[in-house]
Formats: sequence, C-alpha cells, structure tokens
Amino acid sequence: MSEERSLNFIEEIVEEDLQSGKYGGRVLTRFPPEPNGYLHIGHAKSICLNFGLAHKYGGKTNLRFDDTNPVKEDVEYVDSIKEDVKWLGFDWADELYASDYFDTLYDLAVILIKKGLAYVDDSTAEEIAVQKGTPTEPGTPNQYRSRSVEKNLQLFADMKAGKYPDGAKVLRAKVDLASPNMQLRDPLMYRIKHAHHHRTGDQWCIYPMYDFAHGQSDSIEEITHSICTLEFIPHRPLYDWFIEQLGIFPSKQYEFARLNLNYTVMSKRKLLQLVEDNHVEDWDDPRMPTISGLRRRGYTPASIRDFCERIGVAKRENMIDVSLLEFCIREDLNKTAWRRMAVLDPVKLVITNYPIDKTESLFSENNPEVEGGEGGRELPFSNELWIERDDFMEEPPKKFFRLGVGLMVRLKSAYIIKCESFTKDEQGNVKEIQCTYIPDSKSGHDTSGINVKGTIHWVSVPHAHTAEVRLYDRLFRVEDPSNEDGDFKEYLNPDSLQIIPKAYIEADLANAIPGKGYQFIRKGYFTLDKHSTAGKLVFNRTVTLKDGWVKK
RNA sequence: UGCCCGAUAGUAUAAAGGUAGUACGACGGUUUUUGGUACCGUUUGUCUAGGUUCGAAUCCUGGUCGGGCAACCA
Repeated sequence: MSEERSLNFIEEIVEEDLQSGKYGGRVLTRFPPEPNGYLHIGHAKSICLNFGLAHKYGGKTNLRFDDTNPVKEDVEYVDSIKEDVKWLGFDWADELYASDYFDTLYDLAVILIKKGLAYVDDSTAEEIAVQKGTPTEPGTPNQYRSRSVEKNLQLFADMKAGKYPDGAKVLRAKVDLASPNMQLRDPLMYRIKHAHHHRTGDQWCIYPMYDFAHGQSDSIEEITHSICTLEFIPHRPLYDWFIEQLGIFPSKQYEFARLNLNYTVMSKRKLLQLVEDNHVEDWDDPRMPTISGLRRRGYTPASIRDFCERIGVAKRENMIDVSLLEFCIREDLNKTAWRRMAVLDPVKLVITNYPIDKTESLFSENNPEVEGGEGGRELPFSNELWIERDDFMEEPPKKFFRLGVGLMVRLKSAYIIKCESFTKDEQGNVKEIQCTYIPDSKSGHDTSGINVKGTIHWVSVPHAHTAEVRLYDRLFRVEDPSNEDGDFKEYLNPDSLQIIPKAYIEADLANAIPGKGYQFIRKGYFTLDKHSTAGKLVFNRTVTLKDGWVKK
C-alpha cells in the first residue's frame, strides 16, 4: 500500500522528537485509566492512540492504573480494563500501578518540603477554597504557608503515621497563589484518607492527588509522550513545575480532544447511573458505549480500531455521528459474517403445487463476499415456509419488489414463486399466503427464463428452529443528552430494546459459535448473546443492514 | 468578567504562505439470487473585520462563538 495518511499533530511531535534525538529515539507511552469503572469507546480512542503511536514508531506502551483514590476504585474494574485492552488487540509492556510508587512519591514530597516548596496546611477544604480566590481575584496566603521546613517535615510524617483524622491536614505545593492559572494556586499534593486500598490495603492513610502522582509516575517510568485529554491543559504548567523542581525525568504532556458520540453519554459517572438505576442490564448491556457492551453487541476489535483510526486526532471538540461506527462494523462483518436465514416477524406461506410430504435439500453458500463462498450448508425446503410479514402487501405500491397477489419473487437459494392468494384471520390480519412455484427455476439450475426483481429469505416450517432475538436502537432520543435541560436520563429512548421472543431460524444457526458474527440475510448482523444456551438461543442484533429502500 | 484551548461541507479530518482534498452521511445511477455488497456520479465548506504578502484556511491584530479552569476526583 502506498496510501499515505497524513500525520495527526501528535505523530508530528513524535517524529520531530525522533529526528532531534530528544529521547535517544525512544518512544514510550502509557494508557493510564483509573480503575473506577468500565472502559468505553472514548477510552478506545486513547488506547488506539497510545498503543498505535508506540507501535508505529517502534516503541512500547505501559498499562498503568491511576489508583490514587481508594474509595472509588476496585479490582473488579482492574480486571475488566485488562480484559478490554487485550480484547482490543493490544499488548502492554508493563502492568503498573501508581500505588506501586507510593513510597517513592512520599520521598519526592519530602524533597519538595526540604526545598521549601511544599507545606502542611491545617485549613478546611472550605477555607482553602476561599483562600484560593477566584479567576479574577488572586488568592491569599494563610498562616500555615510560612511554616518552617522542620515543622512541615514533622507534620507530614505525622500525617503518614496516622496521627490525624481525614481532612485535618493536607500537603500543598508552594507555587503561586496569585497565578492566573487556578491550578498553580498552591495545589494539594496529599490528603488524609483512612481508607482501604485495593492493592496497598491499610498500609497508607495519606494518598497523593492526581497532580502529584500522574506526572511523577510518568517520570518514574520514563514515559516520553504522556497523552491525555483537553481538560488537563491547565494542569500542564504544574506537571512541568513538579518535574523541574524535582529534577526528574522530563516526560512531556500532550492533549487531544476526547471522543463524543451522539445519542449516548460518555462519562463514567453517567454510565454508572444507568447501571445503578437499572436503565440497562449492566455495564456490558449491548446498548452501552462500553467496550464490553460493544463486544456483547457483536462489534469486533478490528471495527473499533478502524473507527478510532477514521475519527482522527485533533484538539477541537467534536461530536462523532454513530453512523460512522455503524459503517465500520458493517464494513468488517460484510467480509467475515456467514449468511444465514432467519424470519423475525413470521407469516406462513404455502406452495400449493409443491408435494405436501416432500423435503428437498438446497445448497446455499456461507459468504458471497469471498471467492468460493467459504463453503455453505444445506437448507431443507418444503411446501410450507415462514417468510417476513412485511414481504407481503395486500395492495403493493408501484415499486414493491416483493409479494402481493400476482407478483413473483425468488426465494433465496430456492425457487421463483408467484403469489396467487391469501387468507386472513378474524382480526383481519394476513394469516397465510398461497403461492405456486416454478419447478424449473431452481437456484443454480434456472432454465425458466423468468427474471424477478426481488429475492426474499425464508425458513421451512417443519424444519425451523426458534430463538429469542433482541433488537437494539440508540439509547437516547436526542443527540447530546448531557446538553439538554434537566436530567439526562429523561432523554432515554424507551424503545432502545425490542425483544422478539420467538423468531424462526434456519437449523444451522443452532450451531452458532459464540463471539462470531452472522448476517441474517436482509435483516442485519447478529451474534449470540452471552446468556444464550443450547435450550434457548438468544441473538443480539449488532447493526441493521444499510437500507436503501425508502418506502413510498 | 482573569487565564487557557479551539473554530475548514451535515459530521469528522487533511492542506506546514501557492489547485481547499479525503472519509462517513445525503441524493442519483450501474451491477446484483440480500432494496445488502461493489462500482460510478452529484451535493454542500475555510466564524468575522482588518492587516502583512505577488499570493492567506495557514502569519499578525481586534471581535464573535464554543469549550476548559476556582474537587481533600481523575
């Protein structure tokens, strides 16, 4: 392939650094999730960026858990994050934890205290907030700011030793209370939390804040390019300040715009609410934008990587249309999914001139997109078939290429039939459609000379298996639920899940393989749900087929 | 109203002072035993006002609009 994609701005930076020999030709990135929730498609963008960059330039990527807030974090999340990153197809160099550096971080804090650049503050959170001033007014120093190095050293050691209750004291960096950048107004470095940590247990009762953990962790690992999202831009001067004062490895932070997808929400907090309030089944509900939800829905790792490649990387806020995600999964599945027939909304069709007790076996290929079709399977055919209710109309409009009295269609991989009549039940619903078939129109051996415009799918009544089929639609009714008035949950789409308890499926689908995508011909792509069993098959619709037929 | 970031078709994303291009979407057509796929075509864009320049999406200045920052969250 000579196709050359232009570089995104971060790749440009990396190439410049590589050329100038800034890090000796080394590229080391990191993916640093906090283990307080499940990964979502937005994280996938970051994962693809970080791992992709390292891969492209012969570097490596660490997986680092930013676990500095024990009250929000859990091993359940650690495990799911590792599973999701692996599933996406990436291998990390080292699995690391900010909590691994608690000792080192403590020592670094002591260094700053000794340099007179950090102090213990006894103020309450409220007092500190007031003293920080506002964006338009500078902050004011308090009495604690001028404590002696010795006193600070002692107090900080006492904090660590557990002599104070939560909130009694904090360690702050002495930077600039008048800075126009609020992040520099003596930011907190450590707070007291007598809380159990999922890795360090009860060893610590003081925990470093993000600003005194993230950059230092980057530096300890000698990360070359620390990539994060836009909201951390104001933190960058502080990131650099700590590194400079400490004289440690100069990792550099770069920021890109996070992914926003329309008709969903992307914050862990909101996703957690949906789970806790039972608006969805769990974090891996197929309607969720989580990696695990997309996986259960039938998305493939390749399709998500392709999506992340296509959306690009820049610094401006964006709102990506879900239709692009859908395009990516269709593109992948079209080439790989085996075709099968399933009737979701059945109506019976009887072929009046086909022998009642006859069963015929018809061949149908697995995948027309591949040379040779990747083999195929035998389809039993009889005089009674299930077809899709909307493939018949009592009064078909002009360009309706399906059934209606007098109209002809081909039954996929079988015969051409002609609709002769139909019957209704007491409620006036079509109950049965009567057709005749053209014996010499058999698929592959058609000598009838008849050309029909439409082909429909079908399942033989006596040979049909059944399955529950779940159809999903967008989770929200509006493009940007977070930006609407009131609570975002008011904008949930009440029809985001439609369950079809009994669909008729061709026999071979009883052997469907978990994790594999199937195309139900003319209906979309489907995959087995995790709750599917041999006794009760359950299929999730991953995505519909693109529908070029607009009614009327 | 302090500081910071940003603004290119409907949505994203290129063009590093020199032809505004690509993808998705939409629309139309050809092919088709999936109204799918494939292929072809059409459509719509540089926030604004100045300035620098032979030449500006790009550089400069002002404005407008969007976003971020004052958590013992990350």
